[in-house]
This record gives sequence, structure tokens and C-alpha cells, in this order.
Amino acid sequence: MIDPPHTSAYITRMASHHHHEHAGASLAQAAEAALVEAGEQWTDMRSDIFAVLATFEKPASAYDIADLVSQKRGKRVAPNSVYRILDLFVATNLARRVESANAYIANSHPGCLHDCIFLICDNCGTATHIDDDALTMSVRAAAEHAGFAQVRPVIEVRGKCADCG
Amino acid sequence: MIDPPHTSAYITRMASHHHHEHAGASLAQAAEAALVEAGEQWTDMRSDIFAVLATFEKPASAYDIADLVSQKRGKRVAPNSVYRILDLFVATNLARRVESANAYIANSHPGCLHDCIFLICDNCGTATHIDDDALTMSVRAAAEHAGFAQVRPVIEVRGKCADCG
DNA sequence: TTTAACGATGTAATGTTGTAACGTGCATCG
DNA sequence: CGATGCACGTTACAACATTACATCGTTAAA
Repeated sequence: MIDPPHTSAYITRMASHHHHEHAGASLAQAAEAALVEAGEQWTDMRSDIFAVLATFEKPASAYDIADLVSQKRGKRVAPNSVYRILDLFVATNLARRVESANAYIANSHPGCLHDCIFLICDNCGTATHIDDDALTMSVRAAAEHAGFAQVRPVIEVRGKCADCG
Repeated sequence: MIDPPHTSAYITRMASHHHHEHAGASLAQAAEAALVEAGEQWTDMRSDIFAVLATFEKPASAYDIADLVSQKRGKRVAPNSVYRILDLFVATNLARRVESANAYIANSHPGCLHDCIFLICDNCGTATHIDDDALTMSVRAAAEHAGFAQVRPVIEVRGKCADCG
């Protein structure tokens, strides 16, 4: 159903495509399509959580999202529920977890499978992502060379962004 | 450490960089030297924390360390004290933080400054590190090209290690 | 010799992030 | 109808991390 990130299907798909950056309603639509494509439901709760996540400039913690979604719905949504859905989003490539920030960020081109490199500013917290398939493939290769399988690269760079320099 | 790779490509790539790998007492000595070199004190508490950290095969959480050091001393050592010292160790390159595991690992060649790539097994939790300066320099370069300064790469790979495959 | 300053550690409290276990409501399908 | 499966709710708790302030010993100045 979902191509796990370590399959060759994943890798081949990733090599060719050139993508389309979404935003706003278009992004939500693309997300919905990708989730349905993966055989999952696009529920109100999932829609709300994705919408909130997509409004953030910076990586958002599950608790941040829980707060905003709670507001939006006028009813408490527990972090727990948010985590469940974020896990689903990550598994289906609608969102990414930023490990060095314990937070999540919407994928601006869901449906396009990719290893990402995140740059996170230590000062303002914003995250930008860059794509460099040569680089990420080298990291994969190095890990596989060391005997690792089902590899999932985590490539992030902390530093000071151009605006905060 | 797992068995080092043996291909000629790997060896060539690594050729520029020779470390002395420390272990046990030799490692503690090297750590002490590096810390003193950095203008910091090598106290009993720091020594104990480093010793405990160095015994772990897997990345150790601050709480893991706090528990063991508490045992060793017969007196409770608060996580907070451990964090302080771990922060110092990370700042002085005696230890590394593994972001994707919220945990720490002793640097087996303190005093030798460079970026590491960690491979963490999702199954058994063990972490091994590989050095590939060409790769880490490329990541740095990519970040700098995007306007980032004072960059600190976080390169980790989650997956299944050879033993757990 | 007192006393001020400083660095390291202790203590307590609290904040943030993440999971486990189990319950409820609702749709589908035999 | 009853059984199944899935999404989500509720509660509780575990794991990770920080803040503020106190204490203690060493060093350095008065």
C-alpha cells in the first residue's frame, strides 16, 4: 500500500520526478489525494490537523498542534490523538518529523517520495528544506555499506539562517 | 564498533584521516586531557559520568546515566546535574548527542574534531558511527550555500543493523 | 584574615514530549 | 441483527529537559 522508504520502488520513483510545490488549499488537496492513494481515510480530524500543521512556518510540536486544533474545534483534542495522526502522516509522507526539534513539518509536495535535508535556524527556529539526491543517496549507500538495511536517513543541519546572520 | 568495511573505495575515502581509537582507561585519559585542554576541570563527578557513559554500547539517556552514577556513588545524582555535564561534554567534543534517540554517546576519539555519521539500529538500539568527511563536508557546503552559518550537521541513519537483519 | 567572587554541584519544582491501555461511536457487511 | 474494523476519546503515566535558587569549596583581593 505505502511504499516503505527503504524499497527500491521508493528509490526509483524518487530519482525521476520533478516536483510541484503546493501551498494553501492546493496543498491540502494534494495531501488528501496522497492519503487516499495510500488507502487511508481523509477525515475531518485529519484534515484539521493537516491544515493547522501547514500554517506553521516553523516545525510544530504535537502539543502546538493540539492547542490550535482544540481552539479551532472548540473542544479539547488530546496530544495523543494528534500523535496518532502525525505518525500516519509521516508514514504516508504527508509530513516529516524534525528529529533535532522534536517537531513536525508539512511536506510541501506530498506524493513525491524523497529524503530531505532540513536546515533549522537555532535563532528563529524556521526550517527550510533542500533536496540533494546525490547527497542523500550517498548517505544511504554508506549506511548500507555498513550492513544496515531498511535505512531511513535523518539529515538535518542546525545553524544560523541568512536572515539571522 | 562493528567490523570496519573493507572495499577499496571506502579505504580510499577514509585514507586522509587516521584516528587513534581509545577504549577503557585510555579513553578516560584522552577525555581528561581534552577537557583540560579546553580549560575545564576534570572533577570526580565529570569523571564518573564519563566513565558510565563510556560503558554503554547504546546511546544512553541522561536518566540512564543518572541512575548508574547514583548507584556507583551510593547517593542520588539528579538528572539535572547529568545534563549540565553532558552539555559540557558535547560542547567540548567528549560526547555526542544522538538527536533521533534523545541520548548521548561517548566520543571514542576526543580531541579529534569532525562531523560524525551515526547509524542507529531500530531493533537493538546500538549505534555505530562512521566517518566520511567527503559526505559531511558536502552537507556543510549545501547548508552554507543556502545561507546558513555556524553550521552543525546532524547526520544519522535509522535502520536495521547487520546483526538484526 | 576576612570577605568577595566564582565555579561546580545539590535540591526542588516544573515544563515538555511521548506512550499505553482501554472505552466509545459509527460504518460496513454477512 | 450481530460481528468486525477503524477512528477517535479519555485517562494515566513515562521519559526527557529546564529553571531557579541554595550550598560548598577554592581562589584572589582588601
